[in-house]
Amino acid sequence: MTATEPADGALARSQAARRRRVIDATLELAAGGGFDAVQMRDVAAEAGVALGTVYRYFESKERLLLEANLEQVEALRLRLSERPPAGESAADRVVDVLRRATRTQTRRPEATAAMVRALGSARREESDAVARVSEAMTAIITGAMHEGDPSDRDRSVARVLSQVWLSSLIGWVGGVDGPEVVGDDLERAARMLIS
Amino acid sequence: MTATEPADGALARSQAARRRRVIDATLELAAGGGFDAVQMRDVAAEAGVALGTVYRYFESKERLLLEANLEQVEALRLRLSERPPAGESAADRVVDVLRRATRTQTRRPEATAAMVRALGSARREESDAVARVSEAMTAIITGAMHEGDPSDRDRSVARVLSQVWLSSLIGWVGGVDGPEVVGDDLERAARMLIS
DNA sequence: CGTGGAATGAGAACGTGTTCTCATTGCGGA
DNA sequence: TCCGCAATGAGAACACGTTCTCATTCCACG
Repeated sequence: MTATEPADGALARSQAARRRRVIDATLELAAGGGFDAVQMRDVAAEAGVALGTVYRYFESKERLLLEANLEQVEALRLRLSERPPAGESAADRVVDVLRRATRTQTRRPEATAAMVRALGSARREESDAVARVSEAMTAIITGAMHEGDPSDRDRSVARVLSQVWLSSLIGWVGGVDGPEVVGDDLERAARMLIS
Repeated sequence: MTATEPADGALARSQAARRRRVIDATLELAAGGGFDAVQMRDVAAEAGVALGTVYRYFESKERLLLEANLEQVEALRLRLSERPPAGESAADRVVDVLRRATRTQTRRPEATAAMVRALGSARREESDAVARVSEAMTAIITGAMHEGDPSDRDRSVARVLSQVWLSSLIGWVGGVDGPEVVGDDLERAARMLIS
């Protein structure tokens, strides 16, 4: 009956490769000119794929950018877990992590702007992707506080900080604040919340 | 030479009326079906105005929604200043204000969703409008803390709370969290920050 | 009044996200 | 080897935000 079950073989491999090319094309276009430069026809062409195929892999432009963003955040989390944050107190470590993260993001302003805008304008269909991104950001913060499981209070603090993070990024990519404001906002908030 | 100087007369009056009709149409459509239901052609038709006219008054759909939102937030600020918040401590007053505000917003979910989405996806051209909205939100919070001028610390706390507010609203309209989470997030943050 | 220039109305036109159609390809099972 | 189905490619088609064009209306001023 069913003719082609993935079987985790060649097909699955070539599909993973396609998906990768699409995300890479997205990041490249985003790095060039932000959200508006990520045009679905261009993504498809750059990835060497048909437009319809992009839409079979990612149901919308927002989701495409959100999945790209999730990869970046996960990569950041990995890097941070390998090279643990510096600092004596929990507050110092959290500030260190958040500043490093912010620096990474402000280094590629256009790409970050594209992904943040996708976060800010997501519809309900993308709620799972948004949730994954924000959980990853929260996990980065709790991981910086101390080893072992975070307490409820830790989790609350981390959630607030990740919310400040998002709002601050939105303010930056929206041209309301300069890039340094993001790090400063986060540091002030962290020091007020962690003592 | 110049044939038509506004002269603050009839012309200015009819223009103000047009602007009002456009914003009212926007709010009505937004209340019906959120961001996607605010279609510029429909706004124009509902306001009894040509499409080009809408665009002479508001340079984009986002700005239109942002200006509508600004009105709402200013109205809220006015109401709050007339009926001051209840509570002994600053924290209680802030929580009271934020919960009242949240209740107002969650009562008209679609309209709020439309305006929040405009906030989250604003481009640089709309940065002034975004800034005005966020300043108004911050002012509402500092106003709830106590009478007189807020201290630097007050302002920092209020900024963080307004950022939590925005992120939380985004999470709600994006379907990540339920409406009650907004008020809870704000209360937890306020109690951690104000003691 | 009559006139000139700005504002408006009406609607076509364009760009880009999204959907749809249909032919082609690639792979597993008979 | 051949068949059938899912995936893909290619591109048309559609929806809506935005821009543009041109005729019409409205008002201050002569």
